[in-house]
Amino acid sequence: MDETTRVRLEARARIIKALGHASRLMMIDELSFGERCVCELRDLVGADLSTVSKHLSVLKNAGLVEDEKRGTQVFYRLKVPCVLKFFSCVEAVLENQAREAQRISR
Amino acid sequence: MDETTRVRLEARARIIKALGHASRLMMIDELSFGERCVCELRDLVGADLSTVSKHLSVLKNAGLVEDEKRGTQVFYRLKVPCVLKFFSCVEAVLENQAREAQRISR
DNA sequence: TGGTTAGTTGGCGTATTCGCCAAGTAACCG
DNA sequence: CGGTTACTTGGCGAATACGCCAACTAACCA
Repeated sequence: MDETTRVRLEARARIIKALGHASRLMMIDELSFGERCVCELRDLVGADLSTVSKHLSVLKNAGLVEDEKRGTQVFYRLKVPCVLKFFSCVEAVLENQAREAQRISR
Repeated sequence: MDETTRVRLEARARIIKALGHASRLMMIDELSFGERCVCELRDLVGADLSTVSKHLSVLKNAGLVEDEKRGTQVFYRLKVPCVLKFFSCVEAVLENQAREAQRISR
């Protein structure tokens, strides 16, 4: 694996890794309905505000969301709507697994 | 976040996490051209055979690939072709970032 | 100005991930 | 058989990721 390829793949991996956490998936899903402030997302996931803020910075660094400060609140919104397509494929994998589990149990 | 939702999101996250590594992305990409044995993938990524084997078991546990032993070799193949669609979106994110970097430097 | 709400950042303990080596299994070959 | 190739698994040290608390900044409000 040459250097250029490795760098490119690591850039890809960083983006995908940013999506690999239940709370962040939940936030992405919520943001697909429109922008939300950090405190709304905190209520949604039920974690400490600092935890939520750090999750959002992971998503932001990955280039998946963008933020805008308005008054005392910071609103986040989805920057790349296509991430939602990820989920349909992930669901397909899960359904596959469910089908197999069923087949084995029979 | 209720229990059922959390469990479902963690299942999603586990699958996505399996994709969040440069070597595993490289293998997935290679497998999109057809099945490969572990030693071919080892040559591709240039890591220890045991490392590659563990990466493959991560992908297998996530339900993304399946394996078949033939003689002394084990062949892996992509089980869910739609994972390739992930990459087009990831590329879109990267292009977005590149565009922004350019805009900032101007 | 002092207080309150919203958010970010630093730091710490814990948990998970990563990659190698070493040891084991499994199939083939002489 | 014994040897070799192909792979898996256990384990260990190093590096990351997580989640909370505490401390800080920023904007608004009385």
